[in-house]
Amino acid sequence: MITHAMEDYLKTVYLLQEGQEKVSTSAIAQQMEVSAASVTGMIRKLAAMGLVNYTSYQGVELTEGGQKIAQEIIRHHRLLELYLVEIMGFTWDKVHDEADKLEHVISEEFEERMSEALGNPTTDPHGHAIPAKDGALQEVAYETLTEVEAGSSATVQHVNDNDPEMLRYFDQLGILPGTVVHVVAKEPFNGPLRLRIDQTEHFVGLEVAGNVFVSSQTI
Amino acid sequence: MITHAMEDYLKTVYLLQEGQEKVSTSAIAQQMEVSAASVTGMIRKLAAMGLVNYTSYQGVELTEGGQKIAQEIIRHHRLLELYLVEIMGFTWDKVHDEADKLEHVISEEFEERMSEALGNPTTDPHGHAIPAKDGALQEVAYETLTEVEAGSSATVQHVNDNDPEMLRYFDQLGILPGTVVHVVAKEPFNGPLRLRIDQTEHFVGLEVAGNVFVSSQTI
DNA sequence: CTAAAAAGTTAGGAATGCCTAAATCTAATT
DNA sequence: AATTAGATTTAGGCATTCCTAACTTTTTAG
Repeated sequence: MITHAMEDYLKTVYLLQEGQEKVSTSAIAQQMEVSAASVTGMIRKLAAMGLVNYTSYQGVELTEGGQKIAQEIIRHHRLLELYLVEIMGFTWDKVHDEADKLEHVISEEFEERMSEALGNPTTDPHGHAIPAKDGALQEVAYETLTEVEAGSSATVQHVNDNDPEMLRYFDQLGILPGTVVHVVAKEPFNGPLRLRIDQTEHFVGLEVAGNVFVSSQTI
Repeated sequence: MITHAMEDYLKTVYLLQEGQEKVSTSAIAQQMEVSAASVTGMIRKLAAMGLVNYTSYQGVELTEGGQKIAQEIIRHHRLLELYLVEIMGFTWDKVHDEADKLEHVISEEFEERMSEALGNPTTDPHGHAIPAKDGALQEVAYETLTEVEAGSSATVQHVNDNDPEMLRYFDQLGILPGTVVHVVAKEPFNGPLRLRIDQTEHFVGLEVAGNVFVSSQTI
């Protein structure tokens, strides 16, 4: 039987796995805010169930079965976020926490009815791809705003969704998926970025800029 | 900290308390499909938290604090049922189980947005009253169809919502809140009731009839 | 008014999921 | 190759929520 905690671990491994093939115990522990010991214990259990491949000290990797469950949960999460914003009128800073709780609980029918009501969407309010039913999630590894060269522009593809306060700040700045941002300059010694968004200039710290994922080619 | 299990116990005690003042351990155990021993254990914990009054062997009763939590959960449940039917297009036989899972998880904001979307409704799809926010639930103790005398009519007020199959049967019969049912006759030896609903006659067993709550006066 | 039946409680145990502290392994540096 | 810092695992515990089995109290019936 798959518990909610197991689903959370699978989801986390899936999202951390983007790019790399193996995920470390401590990366999972940090992401989930639990102790490394707890991660080891749970990963062993998931390995016994055939949902992850795991060798002591060597990191974790989802099996096909584990991937399928992770995708399902991520689909739930992102559909919920969009539903909460588009249909129920939530602001985008509140939907992550609500979706984190609901994602483990809704039925397949609930998932389908949300998807229909939204016209079978493919991205959530923060710009993340919504995996198709039983379909793989292919999220491109975009660069962050900190990596864009001064003097060039970039289009926002997605933003990190787990800090409500930062999302409200993005709203103020006008940063949301699709926005074109021009990096005017980078202040020295890890100083702020000088950005032009919609004719207005803003000075934005690196922590914030690191949570904005962009494609350099202005599409 | 209030757990989901505690919320379930409080809800069950609240609903069983209708009419009587004290609720027995075994009534709770039967309703929740757990052992009587489990009920004793949990009730002692709830008593220690000041959510129920309890004396060994004498039954349980909610305190004001316990009532408040129970009402909140029941409000969640019934708003969810109505939302699932009216806004999401679920059939009424599926919504009880879905609401049972969601009721513990949704935020206050979710509750409010549902209520608004539904125009602050006062009854759920099965005819049960939706408690107002921080307001008491005053459910009248209606009689069941088995208690109606042969030859008289009654208006359906609410039906039991926890058996999906029975709900589909009610649908077939045309029994839903507001329906006027005429009891043509009662067959002897606990035999079926002969009902006329919308010009059609049906023979309905006592188990089903016992789950239909009616008011005799045709309102 | 006692004895049996029914209802309720206590005791002990299992599974889940988390923790801290101690032990062990890996990898980097000398 | 040995040391050491950091990462990881193991061991032992705690809280939650359920269970069965044994025991106690209340109710009912002769």
